[in-house]
Amino acid sequence: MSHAPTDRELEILKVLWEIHEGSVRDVHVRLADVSGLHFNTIQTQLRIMADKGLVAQRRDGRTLLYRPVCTREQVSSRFLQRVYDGAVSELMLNMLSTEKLSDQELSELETLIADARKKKSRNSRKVD
Amino acid sequence: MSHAPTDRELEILKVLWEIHEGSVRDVHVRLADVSGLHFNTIQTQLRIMADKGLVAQRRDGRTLLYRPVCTREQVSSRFLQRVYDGAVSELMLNMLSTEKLSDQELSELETLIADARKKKSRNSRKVD
DNA sequence: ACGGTACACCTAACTTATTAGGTTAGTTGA
DNA sequence: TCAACTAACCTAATAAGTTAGGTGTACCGT
Repeated sequence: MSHAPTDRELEILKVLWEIHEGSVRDVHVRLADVSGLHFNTIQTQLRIMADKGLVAQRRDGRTLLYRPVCTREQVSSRFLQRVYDGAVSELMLNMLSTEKLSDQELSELETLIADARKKKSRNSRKVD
Repeated sequence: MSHAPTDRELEILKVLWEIHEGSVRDVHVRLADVSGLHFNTIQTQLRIMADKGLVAQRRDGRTLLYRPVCTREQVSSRFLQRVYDGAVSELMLNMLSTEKLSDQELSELETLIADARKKKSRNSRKVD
């Protein structure tokens, strides 16, 4: 996917990330209450997104099923690159100062990083 | 700024974040080599961005100086909200698995979080 | 069989983003 | 003073995003 998803496309992608695969209807019911968008609007969007390669299309009888090709990781990676030139710690620093994080959330983050370090050292031992 | 910056606007904002304040020329010279954009293109963009409230305008003699109103923190916060519904640890998890981080970077992150926790416990002692 | 429903497909209106040409008017150095 | 430069301002063409109406057809319940 050379194209970055637009705001609306992201909304649709989020649904697909959640349900993994679904019809236009599936996406629409999950979006209609919040967005009030017409069924056909979602349908057109999904077609365009398929053209762009953001989602993949598959037939199941008469209806088309869509699944995400563009992942949340890719979107995040692109964001990190575009806004921070790839500097994770810069992003983290901003998150820590901007978002209100509880002690619990902070220690959760610490655990995540500690785990990542452990995994990394295990791998490097294997590689070296 | 109710509007989210577009890709091109972000490029311009990045320059302004770096130089804090600058004329159209200042932005243009820093973007021309990479993007090949015309001077007037940047000028028009900055005018539009001023209309949107993404940047502020100030006169210095004959030339207009622009400075960012929309911050990198705000852009990041919006991203976190839009893509992760505000879940920092989810974002972090993806960053840790997607981005190639050195041991040094990982321990840097740990330090950042440890500092944030210390600062937080100091504050809560004051508040309570 | 047939009327209602649900879907794909086609089309287009409308909006916003992106880009840069042309015009005018201060500013400056020769 | 005047030619070259530089800037703002005006304008518009093109591209991309967003939205939904219409049409045709398969499917399903009665």
